[in-house]
Amino acid sequence: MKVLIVEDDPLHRSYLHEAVNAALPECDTVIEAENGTVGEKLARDHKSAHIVMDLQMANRNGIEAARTIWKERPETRILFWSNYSDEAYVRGVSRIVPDGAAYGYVLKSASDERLKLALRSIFIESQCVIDREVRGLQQKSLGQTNGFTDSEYEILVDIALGLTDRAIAKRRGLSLRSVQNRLQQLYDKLDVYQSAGDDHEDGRFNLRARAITVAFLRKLLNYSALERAEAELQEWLDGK
Amino acid sequence: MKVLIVEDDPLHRSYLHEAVNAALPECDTVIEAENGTVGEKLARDHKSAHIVMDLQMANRNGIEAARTIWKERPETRILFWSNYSDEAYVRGVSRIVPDGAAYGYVLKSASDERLKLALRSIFIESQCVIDREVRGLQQKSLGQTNGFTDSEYEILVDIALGLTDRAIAKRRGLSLRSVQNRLQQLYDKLDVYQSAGDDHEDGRFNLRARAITVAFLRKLLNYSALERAEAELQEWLDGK
DNA sequence: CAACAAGCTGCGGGTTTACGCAAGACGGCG
DNA sequence: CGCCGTCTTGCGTAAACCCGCAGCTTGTTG
Repeated sequence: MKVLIVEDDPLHRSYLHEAVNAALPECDTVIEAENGTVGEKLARDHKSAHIVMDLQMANRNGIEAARTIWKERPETRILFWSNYSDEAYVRGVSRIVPDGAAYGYVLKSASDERLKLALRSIFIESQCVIDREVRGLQQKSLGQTNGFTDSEYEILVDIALGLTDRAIAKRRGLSLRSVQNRLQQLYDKLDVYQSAGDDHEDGRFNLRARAITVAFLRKLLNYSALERAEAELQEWLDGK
Repeated sequence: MKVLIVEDDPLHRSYLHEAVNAALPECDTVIEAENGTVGEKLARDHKSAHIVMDLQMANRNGIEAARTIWKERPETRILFWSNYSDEAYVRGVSRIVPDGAAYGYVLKSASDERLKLALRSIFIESQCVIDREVRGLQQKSLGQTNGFTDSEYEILVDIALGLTDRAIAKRRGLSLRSVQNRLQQLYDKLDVYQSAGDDHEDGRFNLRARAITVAFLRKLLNYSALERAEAELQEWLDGK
């Protein structure tokens, strides 16, 4: 059995290497990649079936890399090992995981023990292992309670990219008014009014900009999500 | 000599510990803190004069911690050790460093050798050591070329917070029109038009929102900068 | 099938933005 | 002092945004 490690940080990389050796005696080869681009290449060359991947990497982030890898070989098992459990990451991951694929999401703050367990469960038993904390987010975001619909999330991304209402309408195939309806929904859920209204005439916020910031502070958006969205936008613009 | 290490990640923490021991034989005690809050407390209790500090920490980020520490004892020597060289961080740091204080900014990607050199230079020789890459940003941001004025940065933060033009005017003691002038300057420098104009009528952007995103993508803003700005805003709001 | 909730759409109007134009204010500099 | 560049401010306008109201299309449920 071969395992591919994709991780930015040299310290974390060697830690992972050790952890893999300890948890998986049946693993005879461990390969390392120091960023997403190299990771993709090595995965392709070695036809890797077992990958441990960091999410936040400078060169090419984990989600991008995982997407292309899964596109080529959907049965690949990937364990995401991340510092954060931002909703933006969780959403990003669950959007790209192929049907029935075994994968995992473990936080870097987890114990050695938990990491090893996750490694065995995913790579040997083909089970999904999602960190408790991450799991919580997932439920909330899929169940409607306090969570954001896909369409709400979509429009959030669109205004974050800086599109006008009209542009959004065109892009999503909606009328102007519908876009604005969704915006109102979004503002509602993000509680943009509350902080705005409390202080009569002056204290008002620019709802659109405020929504973006609140989303950031709540980790609904983060850098990598923006980056991906921006890339998609450019693609769309080029395709007329 | 005593050294205090403030760092989130256990792996990095122990790496730092070793590096300090190796670089500074004259150091007899090393203390560790795993987040900003604890860091502040330990610094106070031990009257630490030598600190190595991570910038990005979940609980209370390095800039906040450094600020309160420096407020209490401005002659404290702090070496910032960070993964990133976002302009937002660089700006944040240089805003809080007291006159004449010895400090340093080294990237985590730097070699062992460079880290050790920096430790000695700052703690023993009282010299400032700024990573080359960071230095570049600093020059650019202070010199006018391609960089952002303080007033431009200020207004960037304000719209990022979601303030209306009117609110900004009140907060900064300017007229409405002046605020809008600065906004135009900002839009100019951020190149918000270019990407907007290329594609006739539809492709236009919402300048305000677009500016925020572009600033994010260019690392002029990041989470921690937003967080700080938001805290300041709340303070201002409370002070009516 | 009737009833009802949820989402899309057009209309209309009040507010905020973006920005050209032009008149002061302030600070160097020859 | 007079000239010039930078910064501020007011006025005015076209566009974009926020949103209440009301008519339509769906899908769901009793």
